[in-house]
Amino acid sequence: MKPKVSAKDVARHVGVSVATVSNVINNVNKKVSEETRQRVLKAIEELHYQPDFTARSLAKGKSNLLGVLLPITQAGDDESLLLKDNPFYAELLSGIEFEAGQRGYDVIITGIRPEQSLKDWVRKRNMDGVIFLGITPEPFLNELKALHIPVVLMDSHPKQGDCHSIGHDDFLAGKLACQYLMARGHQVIGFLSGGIQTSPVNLKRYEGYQEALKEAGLTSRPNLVLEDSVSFEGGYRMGLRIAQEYEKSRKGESVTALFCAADIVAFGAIKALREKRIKVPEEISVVGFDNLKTCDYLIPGLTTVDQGIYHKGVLAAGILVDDIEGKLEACRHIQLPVRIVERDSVCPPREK
Amino acid sequence: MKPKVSAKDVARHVGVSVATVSNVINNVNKKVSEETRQRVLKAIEELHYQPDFTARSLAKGKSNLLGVLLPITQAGDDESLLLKDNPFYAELLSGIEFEAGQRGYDVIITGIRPEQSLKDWVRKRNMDGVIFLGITPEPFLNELKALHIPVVLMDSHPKQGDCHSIGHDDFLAGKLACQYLMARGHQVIGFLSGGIQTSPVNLKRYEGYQEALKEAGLTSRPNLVLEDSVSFEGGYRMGLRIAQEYEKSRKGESVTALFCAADIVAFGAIKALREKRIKVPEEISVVGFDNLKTCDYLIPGLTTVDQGIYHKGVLAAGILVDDIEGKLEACRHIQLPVRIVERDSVCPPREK
DNA sequence: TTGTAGGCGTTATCAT
DNA sequence: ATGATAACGCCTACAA
Repeated sequence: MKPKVSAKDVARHVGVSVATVSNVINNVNKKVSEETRQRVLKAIEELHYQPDFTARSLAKGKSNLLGVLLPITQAGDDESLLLKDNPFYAELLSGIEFEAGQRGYDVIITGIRPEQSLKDWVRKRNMDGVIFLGITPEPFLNELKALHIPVVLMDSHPKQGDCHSIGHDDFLAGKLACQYLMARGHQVIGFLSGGIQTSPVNLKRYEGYQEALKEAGLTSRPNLVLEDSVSFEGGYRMGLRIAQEYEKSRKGESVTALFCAADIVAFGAIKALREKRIKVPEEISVVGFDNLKTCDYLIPGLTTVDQGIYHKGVLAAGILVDDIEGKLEACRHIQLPVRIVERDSVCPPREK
Repeated sequence: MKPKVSAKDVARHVGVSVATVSNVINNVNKKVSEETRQRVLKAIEELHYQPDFTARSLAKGKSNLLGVLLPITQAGDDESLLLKDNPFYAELLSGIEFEAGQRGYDVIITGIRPEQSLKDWVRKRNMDGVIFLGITPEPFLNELKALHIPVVLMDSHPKQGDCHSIGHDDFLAGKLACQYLMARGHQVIGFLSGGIQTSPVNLKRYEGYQEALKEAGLTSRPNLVLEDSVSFEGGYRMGLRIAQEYEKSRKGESVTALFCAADIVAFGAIKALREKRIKVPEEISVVGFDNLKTCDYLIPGLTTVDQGIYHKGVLAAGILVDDIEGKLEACRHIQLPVRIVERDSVCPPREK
């Protein structure tokens, strides 16, 4: 176990002080003569010196660590990261990691666990900033603000206060999806999502969906607006209920299309419909939301609302680092554009 | 920006020395009288004191940080984590995070990027141990060994030397999958995977597949053994080639089943087959490998070889922490059991 | 331009 | 049982 080489070793090797070594590393090129600078650099190379971030963190009060907070499965379960159940988080995390790496930061992840104080997690590692994925519990957020650490909220209500937020115009997106369906002749359109009142994102999408119907002189049917958990299983359960509605409805009055506020929900719903022998898209068309890679895997491919997940992750990390490094004046509230990605889960309605 | 409370503050508040505070925190209950112990604990509570892991790392030479190294997309691409393309890594990472959290460690992730020295990444943060997901580049591995840090290799060749490894008996698994297909009447079975010679895992599965055929008195056809990247796209390309073979083969001699060495490959292959109007499973049955959640999303559901991904992650983190804490005598090489999970992508072959 | 010295928050050693 | 104090490796005034 050879002891790791420290700045002191480098200093001794060159015949200068540790301060000089430190200056070479930090002060881009001020304060140190070009000659000694080169000698120090050479020694660093030769000795394979690598500054210790732990010590540096302590001295500078800056860790170059970005905390990413991931939602976990609802209680009752084994309490694992939702990361494993919804590809959405993996894509996002991937984008975050990429940008963070580019800018010299490391990413550390954890689940948003209720019992444990999140603030402590952030404090004990002196994290420079954190990114919340998914819904952020209000109390945690307040804890964080007290720490005066840059925070980026993904997909939450824009008005969450003095943190950055990045999402999209969910109202518009919901409207867009619904209009897409109507443009293809659908009039009876169901809406499937997670809790509408508990999630501003779902609410906005719901309102957009409602608005689109209204503008077209249509109304939504309460029994076609379903809420359950944002998961495959939730989607499956809702799909089953839709299947029931479909079966018992009369000719010309049945659902012909579904707008699901998350791809993962659409996956579950489609599975349920198909098990009930209802054809997608021939009998019921489906539009999802997210544009996960998985949409391509399904047959038929899922037509959905793209929100550039990966890029969103990149952006989030970028903003966070910008703020950390003092390059930002005020809080940024970004609304990313969305667009419909057409695949094969939508077709014109057919008489029952 | 209130300055964070340190051990010194606690000490002053109680009227003892920092050493005593430290002792209360670390030495379970030795060396400190029960009375002062309680007083210190009370102060910690009142002041919301939280030990600083950064400082602790420096002093103890232990960071309580676990590094997880994730493969990245092949060069040429935007060089992002494979995490975003294959749900496999998300499930694994989720398991790792869970167990790490339970045992008081934090997880820090990064892509295995060629240019950057991995060793430096590990050293600069004083990581206590690392877990490699996917294929591990040999040079990196050697760099790591020189650091004398516990390493867990996932799904690599068991003989990688003095690191822990965790995988399964891929030979048996391959054989199992192939036998499953043969038991349902298939005789002409294709094999789709990533590089067979470049990945011991694929090689073993391939050999198992060969062995099963051989034992049944069958032989594999070279034009049905395909290699491409382990990705949806790779699977898609191979599926296209299989479709070609299928079309040009004569009655009674065509492929009737495929064994894909990864679910993600199976997804791509199925997509290609279906686009070429070949029905799965009626015309070609498919067996995958991994048992990703996504297998359930597809229609038909993908019959596959389950390898308990999440649990594997939990185990990996467990072993790593055990080693870090000196609870392990020697290197552990674990072979997890596998089993077939039946869904709907396999049925008896049908005459063309 | 370079070196000295104090400090970042903890732990560990050794007195008391 | 408790307290001083020296590390840990680095940064940053300030002094030379």
